[in-house]
Amino acid sequence: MEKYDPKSIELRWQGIWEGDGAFTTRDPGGNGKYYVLEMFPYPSGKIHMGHVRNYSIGDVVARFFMMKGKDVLHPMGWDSFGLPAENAAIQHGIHPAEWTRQNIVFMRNQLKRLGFSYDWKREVATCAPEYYRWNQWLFLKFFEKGLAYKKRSSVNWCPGCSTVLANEQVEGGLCWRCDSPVEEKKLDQWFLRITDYAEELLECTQGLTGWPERVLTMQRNWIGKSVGVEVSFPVAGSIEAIRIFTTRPDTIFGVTFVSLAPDHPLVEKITAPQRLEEVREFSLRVLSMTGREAEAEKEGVFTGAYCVNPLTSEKVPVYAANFVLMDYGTGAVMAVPAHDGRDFEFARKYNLPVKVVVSPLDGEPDPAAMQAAYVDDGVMVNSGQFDGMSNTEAMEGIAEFLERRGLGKKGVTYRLRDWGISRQRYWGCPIPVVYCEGCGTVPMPYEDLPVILPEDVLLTGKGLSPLANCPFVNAKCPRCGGKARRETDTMDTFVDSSWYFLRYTSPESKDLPFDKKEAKVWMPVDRYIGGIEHAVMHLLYARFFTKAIRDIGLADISEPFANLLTQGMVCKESMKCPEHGYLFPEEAAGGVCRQCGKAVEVGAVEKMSKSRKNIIDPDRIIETYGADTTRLFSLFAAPPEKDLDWSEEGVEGSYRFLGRVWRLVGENMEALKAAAPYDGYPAITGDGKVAMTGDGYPAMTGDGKVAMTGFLRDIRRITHMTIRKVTQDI
RNA sequence: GCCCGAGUGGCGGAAUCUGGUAGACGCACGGGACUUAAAAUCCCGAGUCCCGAAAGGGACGUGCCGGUUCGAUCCCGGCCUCGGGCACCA
Repeated sequence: MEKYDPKSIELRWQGIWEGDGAFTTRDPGGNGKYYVLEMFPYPSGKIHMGHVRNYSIGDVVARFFMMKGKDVLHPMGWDSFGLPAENAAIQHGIHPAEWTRQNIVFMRNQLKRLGFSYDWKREVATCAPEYYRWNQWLFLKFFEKGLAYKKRSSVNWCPGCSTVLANEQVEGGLCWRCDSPVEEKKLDQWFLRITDYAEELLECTQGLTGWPERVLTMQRNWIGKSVGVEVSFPVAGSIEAIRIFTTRPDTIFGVTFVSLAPDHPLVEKITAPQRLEEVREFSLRVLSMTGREAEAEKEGVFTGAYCVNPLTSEKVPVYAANFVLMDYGTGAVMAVPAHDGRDFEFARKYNLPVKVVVSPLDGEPDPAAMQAAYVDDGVMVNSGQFDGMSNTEAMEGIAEFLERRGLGKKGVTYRLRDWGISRQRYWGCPIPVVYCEGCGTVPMPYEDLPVILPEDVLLTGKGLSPLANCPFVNAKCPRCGGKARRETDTMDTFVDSSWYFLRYTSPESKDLPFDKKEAKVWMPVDRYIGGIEHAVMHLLYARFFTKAIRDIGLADISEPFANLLTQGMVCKESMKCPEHGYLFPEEAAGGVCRQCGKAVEVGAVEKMSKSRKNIIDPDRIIETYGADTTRLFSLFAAPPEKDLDWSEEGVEGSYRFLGRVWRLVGENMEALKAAAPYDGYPAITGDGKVAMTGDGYPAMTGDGKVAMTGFLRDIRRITHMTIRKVTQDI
């Protein structure tokens, strides 16, 4: 018998699959469709173990449903715009397009060598004009519907690299590349109005029963809906009024001051002239702080202005305070020190009065002696006609009272902000807009798409958008034919990945981003598999796009992913040499540093990452043990949702297991070849008699058929139990 | 601080949804077979403690405390620990 030789077996079958088009998608027939999708990779250079795990899980699902007779859509592609390509260009002098192309070729071969059941005919790459022209098309549709707009807003600015950074590229207030403190800078930016869909995005989480609860929780928290009341506090001696939002209308009687965000427009208007200098100084100082520093102690300055509590007619001072955020709610808050922790801290610091209006049942606290705000439920006190009510009743009562008098109205506020998609980078999808001297902001006509990203661009990593310095910027206004300047920012790459699952349903579509009929056939994705790190951003954006695309009339689904599986990370202990720092596994063979021979310190088991050098190259494992062992181990070693601890011994165990299967089949090859397909009855031997079963003789059932007994029955039972178990698990 | 999730042998983990022989499978470990020897492979053993020369037998065991039940790793309540997410959100 031949030895188990994974390489020759795998290459032979991979060749046969490819030759037969075994994984080419069929049009769904009577058995129904199944769309299984794994999050497509960024083509960074090589496949890593996280990819192997992700795609092995997906392959199991795909093959399972293929074997059940479903028509399966199982595509793969490349999230191929992004900053690493630009960094490679700057560091190695290779063009981002070429670097990306080479990486895709290499990684595609790696995936093929792993034997995954992808329909490569449907491959997409987001950096291809045939793909990103539809990004631009969707952008124009969004623009028409008012879902895309431009406004001035703050961005993370790194003075060291003189470039804008994404939020993910700011680590602890510092630039991820050069460690410069990140500054806030105001720039004109394009936004997508995701907040229009806040309520629906929240509401629909109820129906996503196939999603992990924690992902839904994270999305709900991110959307952050608050129900409350918007109330106006007129400014004393002025026609202005301060609009505040509160979720605690029951505590309005306890307001002892009002706080404004330092950049609230009213600050300038109402501050007393003699305090103006101090207030401006404070605002400037607070606003120049970065995210991390701003978490410092609560601080504020008195504006010299007073406003009037609409319920009590009391005059209360107005402060500018560092903990009030302009871009949440109305940028102004009423302060109730007795019942809000932040206001309490602030009031104690500046000796402001504390007024109790909700009393615990065991007695009203003394404001002077309180150590902390009382934030729980209780009975209303010092609140006029509402005294004696429970505060939960008063909440509703006061809200209605204010509405009747026209002093306020019930309202809802979300934490979710609109999605800023402008990136001052080269390697991304151009935003299809020009600025005409005469006509202003003009969208490109649909028939002029795509706006092609030019190839001859000088990349230095300095300055604003690289596209601003090349002929690309000069355009003709599509409306008046006059001179115009092209938009030089590109789109956030999350835009690319917000609809790629729709493109897979008809990757050749020439007239629309995707074919409506095909999308109707295949969507939604029945099982979506990827890392938990995308729990909020990508998955929320994709949900938003699906709803917006529905409202454009292109699709009739509201949610893209029926079931979501978030797989755990692949982890391994790190190795550290006292002299040479982190070591790759092969540099620490035998527990000593290969360079200096010092004993290696074994670190904690953590996510595989290049910086800790605790990585395993899938190629090496495939070369040594074969793709099947690599895949088997990454499935077997831990449940899909949980982290997987890498273990070379475990890999060997998987390899031995496959060796045993190979021998078991090989040694019984003759018997297996002779066996007839199983028809549910005991085997008939060559002479036409019923074969002997484990315990001697076959038994007869009531209808005269031969029943299965003993050993045979056990085998059949185990077979069926296994089928049931596998079906349930998958 | 708030919100999720998880705690089972030396290790990764089964069983938990649907309460009914806890510890499947794998790793590591020990013993044996094969071999001149080794590798590879195969077989056997093993939760912990106690009694016994052995065959066997007994007690205790799923983070801790309590509840429901004939019966709880599983259901309920309270705590502890670890992991993750969010965090001045008014």
